[in-house]
Amino acid sequence: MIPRTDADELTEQPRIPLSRRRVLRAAVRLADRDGLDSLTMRRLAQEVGVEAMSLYHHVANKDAVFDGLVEVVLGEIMAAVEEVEAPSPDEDWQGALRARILAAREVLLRHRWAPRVLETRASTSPIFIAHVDHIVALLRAGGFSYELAHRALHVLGSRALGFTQELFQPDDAQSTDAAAAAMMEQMAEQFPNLVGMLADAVHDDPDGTLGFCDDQFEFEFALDLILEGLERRRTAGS
Amino acid sequence: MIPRTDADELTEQPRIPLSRRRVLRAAVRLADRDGLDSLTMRRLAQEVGVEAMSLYHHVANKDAVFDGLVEVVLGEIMAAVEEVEAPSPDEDWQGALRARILAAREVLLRHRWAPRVLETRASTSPIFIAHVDHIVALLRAGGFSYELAHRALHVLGSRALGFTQELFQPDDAQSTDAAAAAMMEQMAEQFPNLVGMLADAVHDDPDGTLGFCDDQFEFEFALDLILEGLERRRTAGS
DNA sequence: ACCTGAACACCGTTCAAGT
DNA sequence: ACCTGAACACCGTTCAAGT
Repeated sequence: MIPRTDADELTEQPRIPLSRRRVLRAAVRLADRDGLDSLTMRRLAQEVGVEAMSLYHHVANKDAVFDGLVEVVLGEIMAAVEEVEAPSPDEDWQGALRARILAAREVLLRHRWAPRVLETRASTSPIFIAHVDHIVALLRAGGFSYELAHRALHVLGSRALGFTQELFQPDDAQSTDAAAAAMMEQMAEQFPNLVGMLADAVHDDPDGTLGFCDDQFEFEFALDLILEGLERRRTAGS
Repeated sequence: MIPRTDADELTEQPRIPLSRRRVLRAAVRLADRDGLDSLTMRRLAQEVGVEAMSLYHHVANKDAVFDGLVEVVLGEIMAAVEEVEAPSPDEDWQGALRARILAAREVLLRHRWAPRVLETRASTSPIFIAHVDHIVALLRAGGFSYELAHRALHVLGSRALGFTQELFQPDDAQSTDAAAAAMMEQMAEQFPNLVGMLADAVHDDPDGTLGFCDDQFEFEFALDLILEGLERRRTAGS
């Protein structure tokens, strides 16, 4: 082993200390390069130049690594989406939404593993909820009722956001009216559009033991919209 | 241990021998009950009442189990789709396709793990290809050009079929014109509609080094169709 | 405080051995 | 021919020990 002098200690970058941030960036790099299945704790440790067990001082476990991955990707999506030049939604909601969606898609194309990870854990992320809140605001500015904005989210589904069909599956704890109301109040300030939309949906369906969304109804609404659009293309083409 | 008599041997069902079919049915049962992540070779063996290593006499490895799972689910989808009462596509292609898609959806709702498995391996399955071929036939009967039928498959994407956005990503071996032609000839008899559609797509894009489908183009086509449909709903509602 | 090695309970899979 | 136990190379994770 090469002996260290004091001089070394002063000049040499004294090996950046491990951190959650550094672990997550390495995880993204590894997933991008070798795929999600190659992302093991042992290989991740190797990637940051440390023993596997050291990771556990910065992330609780492997699940937390996936959560971090989601955080990173959603952050990139938000950055891309905010940078994009888009028309004002008051004048051209279609152009505004289109630009946002295409920008989000570009990020996902850079991280092919992302949809698989987002699908299972995006919907609880504040960043993701903020993104959806923003889309609802955009649709409202474009003249959508809350109800149609709600439908629109389902139709766009995984396509729009790159993932996750089931946005608001309330878990059991939140499916009681009281809990839902409490949650909504808490979120109202941060996500006014989303909360408005949910309040509207609850209002329309007061015996909402089914939860906010009737999946079958939403599926058929989206399907019919698509079939109708195709029929229009067909008659236009012939 | 209870001694066996010859009488036992005659009356007793002598423990059904293990078979690929029995292994796969157990795999479906296990995935339905405990989720896909609980499907391990060791637990699967336990489910059929055997040691883990015995499975390998009936399936090559775990990957082959997943392939079998896809086979089973696609079989159920085909059965459901064939049973469904639907209008004739010549008279009402929308109704015909709608009925098929909703029938397929019902199967997928019974197997919540299915989309995740289908996404990665459905597109190479003959059953799946036959399903797509049938949809193309239906669209053609409804008056679609091959080109629009092709677009329609992309728009419906995972929604229609319950999964898989990328239907025809040709691997490198098939991306040469010669190989593609050979494959198409081989498939022409079995899947005439699909092959007709692909031939048409190749014809339109003779310098097809990009492969059959331009993902970005298809994505934007679908997105615009959806945005337009939403705009129509919006103006209708106000 | 941060990092580590040994260890544990799990994987998928191979192989030689049993019937 | 079909089934099995021991073994191997991998996992995620715990824990006691190092600095």
